[in-house]
Amino acid sequence: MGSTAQPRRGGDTRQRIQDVALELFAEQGYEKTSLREIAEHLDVTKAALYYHFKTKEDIVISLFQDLARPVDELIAWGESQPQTLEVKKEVLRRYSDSLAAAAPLFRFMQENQATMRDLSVGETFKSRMLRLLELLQQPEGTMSDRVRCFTAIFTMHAGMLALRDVEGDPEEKQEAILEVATDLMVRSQGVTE
Amino acid sequence: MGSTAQPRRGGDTRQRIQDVALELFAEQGYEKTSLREIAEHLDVTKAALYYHFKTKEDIVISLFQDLARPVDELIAWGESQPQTLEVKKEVLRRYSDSLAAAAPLFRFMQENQATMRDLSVGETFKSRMLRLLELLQQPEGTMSDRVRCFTAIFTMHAGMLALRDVEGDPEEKQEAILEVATDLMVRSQGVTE
Amino acid sequence: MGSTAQPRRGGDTRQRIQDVALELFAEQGYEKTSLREIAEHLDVTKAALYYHFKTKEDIVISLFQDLARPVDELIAWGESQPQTLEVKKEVLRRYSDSLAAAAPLFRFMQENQATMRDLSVGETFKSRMLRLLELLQQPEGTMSDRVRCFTAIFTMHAGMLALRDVEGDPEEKQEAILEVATDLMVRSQGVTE
Amino acid sequence: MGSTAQPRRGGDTRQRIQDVALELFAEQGYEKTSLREIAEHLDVTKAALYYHFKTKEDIVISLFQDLARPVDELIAWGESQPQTLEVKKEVLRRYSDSLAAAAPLFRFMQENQATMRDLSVGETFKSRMLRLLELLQQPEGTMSDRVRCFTAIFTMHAGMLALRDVEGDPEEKQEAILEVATDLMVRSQGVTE
DNA sequence: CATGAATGAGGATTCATTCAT
DNA sequence: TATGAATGAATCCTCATTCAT
Repeated sequence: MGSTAQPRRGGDTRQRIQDVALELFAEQGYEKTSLREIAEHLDVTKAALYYHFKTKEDIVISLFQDLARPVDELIAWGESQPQTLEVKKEVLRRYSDSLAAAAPLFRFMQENQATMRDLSVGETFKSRMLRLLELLQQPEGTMSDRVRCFTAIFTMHAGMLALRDVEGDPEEKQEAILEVATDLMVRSQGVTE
Repeated sequence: MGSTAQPRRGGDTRQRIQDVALELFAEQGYEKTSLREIAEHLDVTKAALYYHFKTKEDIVISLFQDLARPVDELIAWGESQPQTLEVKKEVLRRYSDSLAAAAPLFRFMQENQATMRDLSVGETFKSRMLRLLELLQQPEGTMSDRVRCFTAIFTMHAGMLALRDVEGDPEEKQEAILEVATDLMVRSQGVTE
Repeated sequence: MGSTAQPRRGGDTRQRIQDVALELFAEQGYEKTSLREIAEHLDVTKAALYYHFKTKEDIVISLFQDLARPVDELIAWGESQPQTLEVKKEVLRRYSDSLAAAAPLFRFMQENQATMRDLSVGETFKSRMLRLLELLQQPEGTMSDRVRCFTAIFTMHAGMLALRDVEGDPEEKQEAILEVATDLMVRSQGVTE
Repeated sequence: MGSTAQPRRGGDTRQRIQDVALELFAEQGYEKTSLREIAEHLDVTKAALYYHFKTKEDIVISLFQDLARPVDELIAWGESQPQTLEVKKEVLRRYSDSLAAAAPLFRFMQENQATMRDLSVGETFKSRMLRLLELLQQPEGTMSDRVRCFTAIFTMHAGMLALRDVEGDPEEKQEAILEVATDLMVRSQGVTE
C-alpha cells in the first residue's frame, strides 16, 4: 500500500519499522499488535523485521532509546544546576516539550503500563521518573507536598492522552497543562518565600 | 482460604473466579493472563470457567458491574445536588473512598487502558469520567481551570498505583492525595467568591 | 487416514501419540520430526498433542518413563544380588531382553545422541548405563577389562540397529549378540580361576 | 588462533569454515547448529558461507571428503593384501589411528546417525563400513563370529565417545580399545590355526 | 456443576537460502 | 570476496472457545 508496489530502495526500512510499530503499538497496544500486522503495513515479510530487530521487545527498546534521550539529557542538566525554583520551572518546561515531541511513545507507555512492567525497559523508565521527582522535590516536604510534586509530573503524562479527546487547541492545552503543573510544583516547595 | 485444603463446595465458584481473575488481571495485565492460568489458580478446568462466564471479556465486564456501581451512585447523587463547592468536595471525598475500595480494579484499568479501549466496557468507563468531570467543572472556566479539574480526578487514579512503590502509610497517602485533589478542584472554581 | 474418517472414541489418544511419535522419531530423528507431522499421522490437530503433552520434549520423556522402567528394575535387582558371575550373566541376559522389547526406543537413542545430550532425559540415561557398568565390572580390573565390560553393553546397543540391515534371523542374531557380550564380560573378570 | 585478533586475510576462509562447522556440528549436532551460528563464530556473514559452499549439506560433505580419504586408502590397501591374520590386525591398527586422527568427525557421525541417514553422504559411509567388515570376516563364520567381527569395529567407534567421559589417559584408552577389538577379531576367525 | 478432549487461529521466532551490489 | 537486505516456509507453542458427557 505504498504509493508504488515496488520495494522502496534505501536504508530506511529500520526507521519505517519503528514508525509503523510505534503507531500500531500506540493505537492497539503492544500485545495486540502482532509482527505480522507490522510487516503487512510495510509490505515486507515478518522475517524482514527480524533482520532489523532481534525480537519484538527489541523494537520497543529501540523506540525508547531514540526518544528517552531528551529526557536523560534534561535530567542530567537539572542535576548539574542549583536547585532553585527557576531551574525547577525550566525542568518542567523542557519536560513538557519532550513529552510533546514524543507524544505517541508516551501515550503508548501510559496505556500499556501492565505490559511495560515486564518489558525490561520499564524499570529504566521508572527510575528516570524518580530522578525527575528528586529534582523537583523539597527534601523535607510534607506528604502533601510530595503528592503535589508527583502530581505535577503526572499531570503532564495524563494530559498527553486524556485531553486528546477533549476540546480545544493542542498548543493551548499544552500550555494550560504546563501552567497547572508549574503551579503545583511551586506550591509544593513549602511555605517559605 | 477455606478452612481446609479441599475445594469449597458451594455456590461461591463464580465469586472465586472473579477474585482470582481480578488479582491476576491487575498483576499481569488482561492479555497476559490466560484462562488456563485462572483455572489453575482455582484448581478447576478451563471449561468450568465457561460454565460461569460466557467469555473472557465477560469476566471483566462482571468485575466492572460489581465495582462501578458505587461510582454510578456517586454520580447520580452528585447530579441530584446543587453544584455548590461543598457538594463538589463531598464528591471528591466519596470518589476517593470508592477508589480505595476498588483499588485493584482501578489499578487494572489504569494499567490496561490500551486493552480497555476495545473491551466494550471501556466507553462506558470514559463516559463515567466525563460525567464526573462535568460535576466538578465551572461551565465558563478557563482552559487552566479545566485542566486543574481534570487533574484533580486523575491525581487520585495515579495515586492508586504510583504511590504504591513510594514511601509512607497508606491512609496518610490517601488523605494527602485527597487534599491535593480538593485543593486543585477548589482553585479551578474561578476567582469568584 | 485411519480405517474410518471419524475420530476414534476412547481414551487411547495419548497412547497413540506415543506410538506414532516413537515411530517417527526413530525413523527420522527427533529434530526432523515435527509435531505437525505427528498430528497429521493421527488425524488430529497439533493443539491436541499439547493437550496430552506439555511440550515436544515431554513426549520423549514419557516414552522413556514407560520403557526405562524394566532397566531400572533390572539394575535394582542386580544391585541387590551378590556380585557373582552367574548374576552378571543374568543381568546381561535380562538386559538383552529389555533392549529387544524396547528396540525402537533404543534405536532412537542410539541414533540421536547429539539430541539426547540436551534433552534432560539424557543425563538420566547415562547414569543408568554407569550403574549397569558398575554391576558388571571388577573393581580392580585393568583398562582392557574395563573396555571389555563396557563393550559388552555397547555391543548390545549397537546390535540393535547395525545388525538390522545385516542378514539373518532376528532371534538368532539376538542370541549371538548376547553370547558375544557375555563372553566379553566373562573375559573381563580377571585372570582368576 | 591468528597472532592478532583481526580477521585473517588470506585464502583460508574455506578451511576456517570447515573447522568451525565441524566443531559445532560435533558439539551440538547438525540440525541444532545453524549457519548463523557458524558465521558468527567466524565473524562473517551467512552470505559469505554461501560463497564457499553451495549449501549446508555441502559443508558436511566437504568434511567427509577430507577425512574419509584415509579410510578409503586403508580399505584399498586391505583389499590388495592377502587375507592373513596379520593383515587384519594391521587393518584394525590403522583404522584405530584414522579414527583418532578424525575423532571429532567420527564423534559427529556417531551422534548424528539419524541425520546422516538422509544426508546423501550416509550411504557412502555405511558401504565403507561393510567393505571394512568384509576385510575382517571369515566367509563361512558362524553368526557369533560375524557379531564378534562387527563388534570389533564398533568398539572403536563407541570408544571414541563413550570413553571420553570415563577415566584415564587417552593413549592408554586407545590402546586398550585396540587390544580388545583385535582380540575380538582374532576370536572370530574360527577355531582353526 | 463440571470435566476431558479437542479445535482453529494465531503468536513469536528461526532457518536455509538468494541476489543485487 | 564478501555483505546487506530480504524471503518463504517451517518451527514450537498458546489461546479462547466448544461440546459431548
